[in-house]
Amino acid sequence: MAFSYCHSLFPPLQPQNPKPANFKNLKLPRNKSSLRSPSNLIPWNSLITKHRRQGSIQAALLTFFELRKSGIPPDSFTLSVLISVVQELADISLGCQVHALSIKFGYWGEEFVANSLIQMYASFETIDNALRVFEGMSDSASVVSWNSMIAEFVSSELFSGGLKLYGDMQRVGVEPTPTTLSSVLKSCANLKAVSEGKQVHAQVIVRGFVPNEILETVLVDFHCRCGEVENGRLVFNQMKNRNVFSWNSMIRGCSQIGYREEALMCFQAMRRGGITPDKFTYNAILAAAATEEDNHNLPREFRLIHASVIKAGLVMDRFIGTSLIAVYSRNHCLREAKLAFEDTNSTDMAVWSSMISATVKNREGQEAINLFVRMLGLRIEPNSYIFSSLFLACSDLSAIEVGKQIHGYSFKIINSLDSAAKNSLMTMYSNCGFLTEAMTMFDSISNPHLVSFNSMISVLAQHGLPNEASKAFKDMESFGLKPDDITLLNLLSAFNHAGLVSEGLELFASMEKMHGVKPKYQHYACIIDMLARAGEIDQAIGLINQMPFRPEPSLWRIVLGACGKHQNIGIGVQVAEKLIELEPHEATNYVLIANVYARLGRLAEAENIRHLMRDKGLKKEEGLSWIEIKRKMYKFRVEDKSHPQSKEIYDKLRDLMNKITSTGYEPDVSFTVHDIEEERREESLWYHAEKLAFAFGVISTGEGVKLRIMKNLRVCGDCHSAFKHFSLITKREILLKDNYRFHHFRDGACSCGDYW
DNA sequence: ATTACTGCCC
Repeated sequence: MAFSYCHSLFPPLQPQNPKPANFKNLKLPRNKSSLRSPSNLIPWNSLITKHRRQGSIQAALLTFFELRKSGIPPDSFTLSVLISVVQELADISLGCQVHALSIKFGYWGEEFVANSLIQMYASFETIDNALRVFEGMSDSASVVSWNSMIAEFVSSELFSGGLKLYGDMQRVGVEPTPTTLSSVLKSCANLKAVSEGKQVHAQVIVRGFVPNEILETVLVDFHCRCGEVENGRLVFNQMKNRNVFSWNSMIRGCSQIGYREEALMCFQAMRRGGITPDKFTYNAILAAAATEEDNHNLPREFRLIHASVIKAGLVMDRFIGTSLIAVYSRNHCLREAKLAFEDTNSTDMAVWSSMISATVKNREGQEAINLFVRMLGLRIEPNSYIFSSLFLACSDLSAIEVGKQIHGYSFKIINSLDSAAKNSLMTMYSNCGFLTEAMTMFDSISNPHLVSFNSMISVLAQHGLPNEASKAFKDMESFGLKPDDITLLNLLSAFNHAGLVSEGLELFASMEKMHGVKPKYQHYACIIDMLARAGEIDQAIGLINQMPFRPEPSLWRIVLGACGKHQNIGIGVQVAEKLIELEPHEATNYVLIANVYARLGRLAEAENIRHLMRDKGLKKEEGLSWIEIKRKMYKFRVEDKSHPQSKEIYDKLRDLMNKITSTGYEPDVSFTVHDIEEERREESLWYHAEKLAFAFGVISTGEGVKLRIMKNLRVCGDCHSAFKHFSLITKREILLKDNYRFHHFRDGACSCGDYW
């Protein structure tokens, strides 16, 4: 708005030789009749001031130009008003010119002129200039100058600089005002400088500055932000008058540390007290809701609050919008989050960023990419945070081609991605089977943090590289970083995947002593998985019974799976009974026990279990495989014939199967479905989804090209064996990602060493 | 005849 004002003020510039606006080439209007020409300065100053007070910035400036033409030199009164006029125009080059005028007429160190200049430069967000003026003031600096300067440090988030300035102010003997102390307290709150802030609190009392609504509000905020809500509450309770600011601070304070009920009670008390909540209030109260994690039944009161937000006409507010998105998203209500998002109708990057991140967290990667495309269509510039979310979306979708495209695009938009985005890229490349690229990405992080190392160790664990994971762990320690629970979990999982039982047990036993991390449920689950898969089923069950957590059914399922692998029917049946009692409607439990029987050749019993399952109307999760060819993802089911090239795919697959049969592949019928006739059993193995995906990959790419295949369930033993042979006869590397780990097939062998 | 400093959201 200020700029359009400038345009009406200044004559059009010469098109060939545009010059910046300045005082010299101004053409003034001719109707001077309205402007008298007083011969002494005071009436001029009064007139300029009057115009400014009335909001007539243009008239104020014009009057000043008239004064210059009259030849009367301006004084400090003129200049201080003029500076505040220019400040409102928000034109930095005009600002520099009035600064120059102040120097020219010798008033640059005068208190009022300098104060105005500091204020002006502060409003232009050029703190260096403000500081230069301030430093030039020497003795003329008043408490207003100090306050302006300290406030400017605080609003530039240079909190310790603000505190330092306050110290200087005390040293030169300038007495603080309530304004000073509120800025100082804000610094303390941000720096979590508890004892300094408390000293200031004492000053507030000693100097008799209370009651003062602003100062008390800052005090509430200070105590809450330093984690001492009770102290904040104390200040709040002693306040004579509470306005919307003070209530907001109190509600915010409660919600920030998860006092959800307290926050709600404040909210209600506030409304009872006749104070209308504003957008800050709603935001604070929604933040309280957002802190609740995994609350599948979003409390009714928050739907009511959303209703109030709509009624108050605040749905378009970007802060409210992001809060609503966060609340719904965390509670797995993505549909509602999307509605709140559409209600904002916003082009604000942060709003889009929250929505994209919400979709990714709810595992709707494709939707995240759709949103991104829509966002680009609106010419909203993505930031590093959005890119990070998108990389995770691609990781989740295993969509490497799209991921690379977005990675490439990010170079065009952003100079360098932050380390969070690089961590996401690492995960993406790894998850899509590009281990080398993931490691390169790690190396490109100039100052890797804990999260970067954690991601790297997790990547190495998933790819079955325990030695490399241990090395990364040691590198991390030599970087001076202390491992957290995630680091240790990832390292345990590296040992688990590789079957390094004694290393795993050793690390598990030393977690608390060596690294000060108490094993959590996940650590126990990892070790139990490791023991069970290694055949130490009794030991695994022993640990389940003695761990300080209640085992989830999924833990028993791990044991049951291991019983199948190690053909332990005795424990298998016991565990299956327990599981079916706990979760009578979970199909996997029936499938697992049926597999235990099948592996032992007890096909009739296996069949009975499957019938039982079918009678209950339960269906096992369908096995699916994906392969990405030329930026398109192709999905296959078992015996899938939906692909247009289906005939070619089946021909190729039959050809491949016949070839590997002659190189020593033997079908393992224990992996077949058991309700089909004996003679069809072998053949049904041929058309498992991952084999179809592989055959499609072979006919769709050139010779020797590495193929990457994804699967939603764990790879079956027969496919694992077939893929080893495939890698040999097609001379291709094959990467198969199942829901547990990566298998790199090459020259007839798999990276997992057949241990998975 | 003059300037101006403070509180609550992603």
